[in-house]
Amino acid sequence: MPEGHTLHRVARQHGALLTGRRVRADSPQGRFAAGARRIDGNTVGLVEAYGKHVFYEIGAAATSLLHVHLGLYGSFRDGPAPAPPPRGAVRLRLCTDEHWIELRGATAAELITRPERDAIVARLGPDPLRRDANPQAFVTRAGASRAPIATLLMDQRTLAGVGNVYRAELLYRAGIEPHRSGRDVGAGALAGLWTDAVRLMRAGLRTGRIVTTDPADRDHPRGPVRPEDAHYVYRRHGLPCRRCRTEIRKVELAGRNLFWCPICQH
DNA sequence: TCTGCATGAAAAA
DNA sequence: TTTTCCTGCAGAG
Repeated sequence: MPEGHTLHRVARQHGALLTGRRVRADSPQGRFAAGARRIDGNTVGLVEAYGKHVFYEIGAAATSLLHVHLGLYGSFRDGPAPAPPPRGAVRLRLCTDEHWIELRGATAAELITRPERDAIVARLGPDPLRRDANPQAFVTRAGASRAPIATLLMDQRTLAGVGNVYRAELLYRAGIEPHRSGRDVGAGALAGLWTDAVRLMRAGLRTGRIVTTDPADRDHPRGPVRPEDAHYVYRRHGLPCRRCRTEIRKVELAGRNLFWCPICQH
């Protein structure tokens, strides 16, 4: 589930596997053949996530970078060497003596320059998972907008790394009606959304899954969190709200499904 | 085995 | 606003 926490986990793991090592690269599917040839035989430098983007420094001078964005379908797989024969549409395969990594279905897999990397980052809002994030940039931008807060939370120029699951859950936890404008929500509540995003996404980074419910609100408060207990509203339309038992609603907003409780959020 | 739906975002219209 | 990328999963049969 590629929201920001997934990509930060990828960056952390791939950094551990690749940084300082020479890699062999190929593109069994063929769509990234030229890029793979340029990576092949080079040393990988730092691996970094920003929002839903991952950047890999390539070569000793690190003047070019591999840029990956998984989009909706993209996924990574990895395992200990030797790499298995590629099956299906493997866009890019990176191998060290110890490990292999496969990339499939990504929206973006490209070699870029450092200025191009900086331009991508410059388009993004602050990322709650980065230490260098500036929360005020989010509060200022969202607080000046007439767009619905639900749209702003998914807008990567406003906030980087939040996707459809986190946005629905953040708004429920804050008790905010999703169609209210950013301007109407106001600076205080926006700052609260940021703080909660940091908390939830750090937990996601740690555990690899999105769990937003407090134990008291779960059907099974003890033991491991069951998948059906992990969320308040996301994909729970038609089910009763965990707190007020009102039916959770769903509406399509800007092409994406939005879920909320009409009573708990106002 | 088949069908529909899903975490995202850029390009096209 | 619609289409595209074309994977993985859940549920139906």
